[in-house]
Amino acid sequence: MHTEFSAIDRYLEASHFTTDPKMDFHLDQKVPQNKHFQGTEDLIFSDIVSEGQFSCSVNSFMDNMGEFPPQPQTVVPVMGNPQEFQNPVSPKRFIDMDSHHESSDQELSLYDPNFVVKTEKVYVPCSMSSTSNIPNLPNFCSINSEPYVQPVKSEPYAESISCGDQFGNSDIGSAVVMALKNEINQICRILVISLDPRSWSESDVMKWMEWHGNQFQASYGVSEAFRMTGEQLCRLSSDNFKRRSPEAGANLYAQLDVWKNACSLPNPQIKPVMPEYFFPAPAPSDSYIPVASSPSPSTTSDESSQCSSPVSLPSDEETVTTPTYHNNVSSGKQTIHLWEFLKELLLQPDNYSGCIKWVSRSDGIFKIEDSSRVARLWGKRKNRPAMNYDKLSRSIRQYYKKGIIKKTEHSKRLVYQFCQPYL
DNA sequence: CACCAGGAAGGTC
DNA sequence: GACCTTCCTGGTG
Repeated sequence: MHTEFSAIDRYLEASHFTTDPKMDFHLDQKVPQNKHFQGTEDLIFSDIVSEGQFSCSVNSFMDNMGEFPPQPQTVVPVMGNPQEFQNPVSPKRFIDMDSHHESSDQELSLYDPNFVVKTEKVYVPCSMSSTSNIPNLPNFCSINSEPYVQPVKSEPYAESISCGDQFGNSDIGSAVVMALKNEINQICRILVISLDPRSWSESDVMKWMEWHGNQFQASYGVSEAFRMTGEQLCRLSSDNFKRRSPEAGANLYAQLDVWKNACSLPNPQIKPVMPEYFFPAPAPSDSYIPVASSPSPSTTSDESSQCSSPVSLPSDEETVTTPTYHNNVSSGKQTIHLWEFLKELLLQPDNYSGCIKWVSRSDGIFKIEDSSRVARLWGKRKNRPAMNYDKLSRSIRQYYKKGIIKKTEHSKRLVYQFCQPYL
């Protein structure tokens, strides 16, 4: 510990931290699931602290410091009294809400466990309560693009990139796919596990199980029934999951499936223009392979005239179907999932707020205002002229057990909610 | 009547 | 096999 302290001292000195024993605090409270903060006005330390959520000990923070590279960088204890962390020399080296406010109007999501703080063009996922009880997880994060204490296995640390620099405006759908993969990448980095569940060790599997237990506030926790390697886990059938955990097996199986699919997700085409507010999460620089977009055929639409069309957005309801999806890169076939399609519509309020809109963007709650029109649009996209809301809603209900979409806590007609990590 | 929940079978990729 | 699509029964307000 003494040898580590010398590194810590250098580190703290470089970062203008203090070793003031007042830093030795411990918070262990809970914050409501899916708590979100919109903009700087909501993101106040006192709120965060009072809301809890964070379980952080500066002792553990300092324990990890010795493993950091010796060069100066900014380290942010996950939470505490901001005054005690006040940096007299360079206050902006801490979580800088003003900087965030200036650089982005996108929301900060503080939900468990992917609290993402953006400073300038750097996103910082912080460890949260759900990870604090997982061994070897760092209880701090750094505001730069350096690796965590334990770099993610088999996965290069994704550089933080301004999403607004990457996507063409016709690639909203691929952006959604990328955002999903980003979320999973972030969780993997936080859990310090590989993106590919097949390469997980037994302890990796346990971390993932534990994360899901926290994420869904489920009572099942980490079941001994799933004590196995990732490869073995991936070989389990849905029935086997259910047998091992009748209450959570189906959900875990579906979530694992999401993980497995994320590994094989293709790289959306990278083009400039896409506004940042489409992306609540950082874009990984790893493993994405650019592919060419494939425009859908342009046909007339009885509803196209209803749509005002910003230059960068589809001019009618047929062209909303143009983002690049290649679930199979080699074959180049296009597919789109219903939830992705719904997000596309939601991301274009100028065009589609009349038929679908956010009730609470931060919570992922949306309302279908015109069910028949949404169904018609979906039918056009999938070339299913007989599509109606009855069928579309059946497809939505298929998402319940997959943990992609759910009904809101107080079920309301035509109101649904995206689950994590699909927000 | 519109919406909701979920089983079952079938189609497409 | 995943992801719907289609059809269905039954329920709610």
